Amino acid sequence: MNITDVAREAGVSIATVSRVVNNNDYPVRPETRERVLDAVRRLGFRPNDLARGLLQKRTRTVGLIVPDLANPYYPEIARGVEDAASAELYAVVFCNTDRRADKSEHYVDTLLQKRVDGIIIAGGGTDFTHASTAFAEFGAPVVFIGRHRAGGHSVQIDNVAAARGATAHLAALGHREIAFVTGPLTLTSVQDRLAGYRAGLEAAGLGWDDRLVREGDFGERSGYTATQELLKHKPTAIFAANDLMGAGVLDRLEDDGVRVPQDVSIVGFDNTFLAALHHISLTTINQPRREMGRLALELLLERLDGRTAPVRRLTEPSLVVRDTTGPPR
Amino acid sequence: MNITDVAREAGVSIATVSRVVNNNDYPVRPETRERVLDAVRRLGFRPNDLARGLLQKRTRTVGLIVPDLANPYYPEIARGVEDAASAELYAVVFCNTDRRADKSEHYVDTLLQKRVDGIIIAGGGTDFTHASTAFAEFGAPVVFIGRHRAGGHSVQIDNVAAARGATAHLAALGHREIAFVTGPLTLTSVQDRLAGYRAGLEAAGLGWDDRLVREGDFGERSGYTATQELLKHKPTAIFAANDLMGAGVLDRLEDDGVRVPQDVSIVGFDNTFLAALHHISLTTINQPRREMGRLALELLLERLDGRTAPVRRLTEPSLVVRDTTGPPR
DNA sequence: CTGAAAGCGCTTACAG
DNA sequence: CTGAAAGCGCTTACAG
Repeated sequence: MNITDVAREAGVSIATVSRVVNNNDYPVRPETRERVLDAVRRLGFRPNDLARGLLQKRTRTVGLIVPDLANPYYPEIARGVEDAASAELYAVVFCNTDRRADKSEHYVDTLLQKRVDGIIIAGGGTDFTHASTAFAEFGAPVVFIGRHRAGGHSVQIDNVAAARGATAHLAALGHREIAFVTGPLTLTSVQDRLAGYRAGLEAAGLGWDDRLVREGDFGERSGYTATQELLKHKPTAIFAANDLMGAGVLDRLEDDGVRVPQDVSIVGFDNTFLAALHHISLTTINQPRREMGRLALELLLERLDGRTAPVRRLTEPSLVVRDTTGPPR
Repeated sequence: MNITDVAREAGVSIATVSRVVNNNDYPVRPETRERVLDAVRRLGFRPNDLARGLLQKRTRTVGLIVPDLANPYYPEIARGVEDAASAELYAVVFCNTDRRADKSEHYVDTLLQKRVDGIIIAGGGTDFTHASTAFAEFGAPVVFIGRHRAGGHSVQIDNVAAARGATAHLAALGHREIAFVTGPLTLTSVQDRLAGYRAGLEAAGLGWDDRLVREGDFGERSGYTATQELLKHKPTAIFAANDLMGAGVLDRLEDDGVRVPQDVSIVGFDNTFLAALHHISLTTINQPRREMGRLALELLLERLDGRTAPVRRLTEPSLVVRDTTGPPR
């Protein structure tokens, strides 16, 4: 069942069917249009997007590459991308790399062969210069979320401002011994958060203390173990570079009988699902992830036709105060 | 840059290029093959899947429709589908319906126009007979996850056995007043869980007590409010039809100073991310969601060519005992 | 082993 | 306002 069948059924040429189905401003006599629409309905005709894409050189499809959709950080981003895409009549193909180079390359190949109109790459940790070059050759734009890469478009929050804000919040409550559990220091976003933490300390007239900084790996367990060591140096507040580690910090404190926030305050980062759980109720930094996904998709579509200089869009972080922060004793 | 360019570069016909690129067992002289592969590399040629799909009548793409990827139940399913798909060189287009009929229809249209080879629909609550018929017309299979629908392929856990097992676990610990917070009773999976709960009570020689059963909506809040009422009837254990409500139950008990599991035990359902959090550490029923996604994709691919009777695949639930269950006082 | 040619299902100048 | 025809980039009988 194709356009030829519809044309025969309606007694017109396939050109006319095409014009009616595409519903552009091309002039078609009202009666003819009706006849075609009737045939379309009777036959349940749906134009083949493959044929269309072949001709028009665009597929109304974009790729979304994430490290791992099962990580609670990514689903909101995916939703944002997908929401915006479907509003623009685009479809989204998604891919999980598990941060493995071989998988990334496999997906880049797949997406390229499918001639997606562009791709969005969320999350850091893997090298995507390969992808950027390959897509550039095809004239398809690439937008990164949560990382900035020289020469690429990107959407991310202002990590420096966010971490500065979290630190300032704690300082304003009266804390002077503020510890920080970082994420993997190879990530630019983590480096930025560390810089923001440092800036926050300075702004509050507090000194930097190496012993109060521990590198984590974004896993709950690493927040737990980092806290074990940090407790030796008696911080009154612990800032974790993501919520999951924040939950680990909370765990360790409760296991030790340290009350939160009376004895020690905690601030997380991301405002994922888990921070909002009544049981954890973690004060945290909100990253508008759905918004970021949406922005990335829009940025992508704007770049579809036209080589433009790299655009870097910063979104606004905001502090969400819940039950894990209060003044020190 | 297309197959013609490669053919010119290698000094052969496009037919030969096609044969080499597709690397099937069609005989090509080794030197010729080399010459073509060189040209492919030099030019960075990637065959256009649109043209291929148009000819071969298959796109190596499947659709995945979920209510809401941001709901922690779905990402694992999505990963399972995607993992299996990429292993089979398939791509996955994903769609969120928010359980809205208009969105569902929009996606069904989109996927049909893209000529996906089949679709997987996860989650209940919306009517998809429309989709089933439309896809049937195109000869594309549909597989449901987590719901059984007369006439469709499906993958789900044995909800009856799962709920029976949870109830048996509590009864074995010595509980005799076991309450149940259901999900929306319109869902067949919830009806099955209720049946399993009833069967579990009977098997343990316990009677049914209407006052110990409350309908929830799968939200954390509804677990909280249901518990408020249930407490009047002094249950020693509360079984919730999903983890999120289980967390709500836990909340309410803690707010009332009821100790878990010393005073009241709790069992959740799904074994989502949140049940594993150290803080919640909820005894729950594991649904092998990633496995279910994988199974669904495989079931789909097996049905690609060939109308077969509906296949219903049941996966094995398992009890994950954590810290919210123990003997009654 | 290799190539010329038809054709997948559309869109879009071009002609009328 | 309508249609005939070319062409998007491939695969695949068919012929040699």
